[in-house]
Amino acid sequence: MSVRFFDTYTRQLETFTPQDPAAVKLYTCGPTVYNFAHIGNFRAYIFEDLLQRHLEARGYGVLRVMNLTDVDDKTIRGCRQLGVRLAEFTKKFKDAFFDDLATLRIKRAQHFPAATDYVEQMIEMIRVLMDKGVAYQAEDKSLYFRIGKFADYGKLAHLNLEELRPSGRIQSDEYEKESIGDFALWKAWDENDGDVRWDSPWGPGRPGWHIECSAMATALLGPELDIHCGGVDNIFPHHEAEIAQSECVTGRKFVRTWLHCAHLMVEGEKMSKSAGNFYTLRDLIEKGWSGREIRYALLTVNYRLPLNFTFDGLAGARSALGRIDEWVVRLTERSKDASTPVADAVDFSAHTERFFTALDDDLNISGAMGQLFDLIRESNRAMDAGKFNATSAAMLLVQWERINSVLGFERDAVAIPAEVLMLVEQRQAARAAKNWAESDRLRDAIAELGWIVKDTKDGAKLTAR
RNA sequence: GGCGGGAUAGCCAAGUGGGAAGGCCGGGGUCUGCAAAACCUCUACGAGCGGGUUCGACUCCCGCUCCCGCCUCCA
Repeated sequence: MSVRFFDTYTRQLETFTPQDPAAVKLYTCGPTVYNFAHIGNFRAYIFEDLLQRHLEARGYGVLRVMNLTDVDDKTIRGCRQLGVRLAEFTKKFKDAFFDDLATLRIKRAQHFPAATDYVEQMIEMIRVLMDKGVAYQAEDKSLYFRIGKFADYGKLAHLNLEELRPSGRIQSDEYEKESIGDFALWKAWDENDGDVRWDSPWGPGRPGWHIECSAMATALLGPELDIHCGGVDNIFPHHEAEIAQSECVTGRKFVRTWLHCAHLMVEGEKMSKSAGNFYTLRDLIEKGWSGREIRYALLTVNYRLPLNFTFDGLAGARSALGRIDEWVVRLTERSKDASTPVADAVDFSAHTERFFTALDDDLNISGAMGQLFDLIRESNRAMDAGKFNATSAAMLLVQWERINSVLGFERDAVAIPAEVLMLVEQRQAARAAKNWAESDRLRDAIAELGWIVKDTKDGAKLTAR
């Protein structure tokens, strides 16, 4: 069974063949740390998390790098407005970003290089580009990449550069460049940059955005990456520029497979601050949604399709997760129940295999989730029918762990307070005595402590509200 | 204007040239002191519109409508 991905460069499904299956080189464009990341950003990071987890489930070792852009126009503007040093300003948002990753159960990359720690490597790459004549210094002292020197420029985005329609935002301020499409490698210092500056052979300044990723990717992963991901908006010009810079320096193919995820919409509209539908992860947590509910909502739509993020969808995520939770609890109990028949072991491993086979097909998460819910319904049915013994349940739990290693949907472990347990015990006694009034009073008291008690065939069960 | 993606039930959404997955919501049932939960079960004679190819089209082809994205530093 082979894994296939839709490669942005070829626009085709391609069989995945990494250079070294034990160390798949995965580079994912990370955040610019000038603000709290929003759910659109996290859609991309969750897609990349699914990618990493599925590759690992399929036996690959993944070496992942996610960069942090901690110097650019926005971070400089932000720190200048607050009158603090750049590093101090970005530290806050770096920390917040890592907290958010944990909230969403996104696995950590092996490396989170910050741009400001790799300026030396960027300067070195630029020097090579200057030596080769593919970069030049313009009148404004900034250095630019000469796109006319790189024949493949535009091939990732499938753009015909001759036919580009000039858009409004590139008209002014760019007259120093030889060609309108040339992009900045090094931005000469000006007074708006304050004390944010590095020395270079070409004068003080700071690196351009694109060269960051080229430098950090090649420094940490070598000249040739197996997979490079990002949002679709990064295809052009960012990733196009990365290819041009990297390949001109190394002479090697930069990336074997390009994967890009589509944007998300909110309630059917483009997310924007002006439309009032702009949410950071923190905004949603404040509204009472959990990290795993948000994870579910962002994960369960194929990464290449626009995702319509809605509060109905979040509610649906909550219900679906609750159903999975109940199933896991039921399986766990059944696995410990020695009284179940031994003869009728039921094997659901075919469902599990289909779950992974679906993901092999360009991370078809919808198909995979369909398999999971088929598995849940059919095993519930088997348990209802009394056909499902402890051994079968234990086997199925092992399969669930495999599935969940990719999904990351397990319930948070919550400790039940002793006070609640005590009330539940009192209530059990009241119920045994058929003292329903007292039983109902205790149920209310438990509810006030934040727990819902449910009387099932197997006794009282508690759920955090 | 160029390039690309899309339209499947109230909402989200998959696969497939021949019986339209799955989830949420909703209806019914089982269980139950009550409640809640859970579980089971039902819910698209039809796939944006119009043609065509075919024994057969949601799927392939053509045209149309609408939506979304990118076209020079946004995940």
